[in-house]
Amino acid sequence: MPREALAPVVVLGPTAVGKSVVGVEVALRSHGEIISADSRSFFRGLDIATDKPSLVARRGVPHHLIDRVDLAEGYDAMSFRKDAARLIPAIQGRAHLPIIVGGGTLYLGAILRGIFEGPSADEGLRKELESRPRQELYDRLHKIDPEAAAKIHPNDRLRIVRALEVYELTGNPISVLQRRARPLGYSFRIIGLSRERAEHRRVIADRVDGMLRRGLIDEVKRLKAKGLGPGTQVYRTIGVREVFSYLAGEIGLEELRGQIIVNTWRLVRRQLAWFRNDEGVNWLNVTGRSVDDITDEIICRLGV
RNA sequence: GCCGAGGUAGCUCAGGCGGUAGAGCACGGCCCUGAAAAGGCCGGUGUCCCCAGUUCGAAUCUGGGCCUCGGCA
Repeated sequence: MPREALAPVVVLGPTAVGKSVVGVEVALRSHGEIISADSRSFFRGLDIATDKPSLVARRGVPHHLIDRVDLAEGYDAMSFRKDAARLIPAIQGRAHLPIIVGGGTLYLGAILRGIFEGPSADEGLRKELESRPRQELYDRLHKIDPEAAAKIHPNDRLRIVRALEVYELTGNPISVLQRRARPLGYSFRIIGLSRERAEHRRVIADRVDGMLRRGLIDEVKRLKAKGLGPGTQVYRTIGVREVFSYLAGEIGLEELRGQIIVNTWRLVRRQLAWFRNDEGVNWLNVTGRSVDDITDEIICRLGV
């Protein structure tokens, strides 16, 4: 098979647009293997909250990076990039097509836009920095890296802390390191799935109802029993925080459902805003179309 | 039926001793380089329940009506 035919495919799009199902179908028809780029499916034990495709739904197609790490562990964009850099040639080596499927913006960004070489998160340092007043942190950043300070809003504590962390650990301003970031060296063929808003909202409501029916609350209870709470990476997952608040008696069942739906929708909007900036995305409106129909068109566009 | 409270943004409500309104959330847009399903920034939203009166001017004052929620019957 010619190497060009195995150039990795990316299927991206907002949450609940149908990427997983379509990804499997495309893989079945093209000898593909899937690399998940879903920022929460990396974690073992978070199945319902992330709407992880079941083994049945995977239909025998290999799904890499799903359940990659334990709930209590961390995973980040650079880890993903390294995993992808290792998996893509391995899959191609089997004469299979690598298909990256997901909507994790920073994770996709790490391979499509690039990410700089630098230190990973240093919890101790972050804690220390976070205890300082915001203005002080911003002033310090302004002194050591005016370029980064100009880009980061004074209220964006997260990014200010990250920039200071990088400087503390490397002695280099983050803005200098960021300039060296490069995409992974493949000619990715990027398909973006989109859906009209009214339908998308209905799908999200159905999906949330399904999660609650399948035992979202119990799943989060198990997670809580393991001592995973605020401050952990998985806690920052839509559906987890809301159930914690429900279990604490702060909100009722109806409010729980409503909040998860609203927060999912806000995520969708942020994902769309991010992806809109990506050049080279081949957008496909899937509103009202069947999986087969969508897959036909993708296969046709890819010529695989 | 009587008494009380109230009807202001999609929702919850603030304000208003007369000069046509506001907060949070929702909603929309934007930013994003090792936390990203996270974090941050910006922006609309309106017969101020209806009708009449007073007034240069009423969402605000007065009267009537309608509706909602309590309490008493």
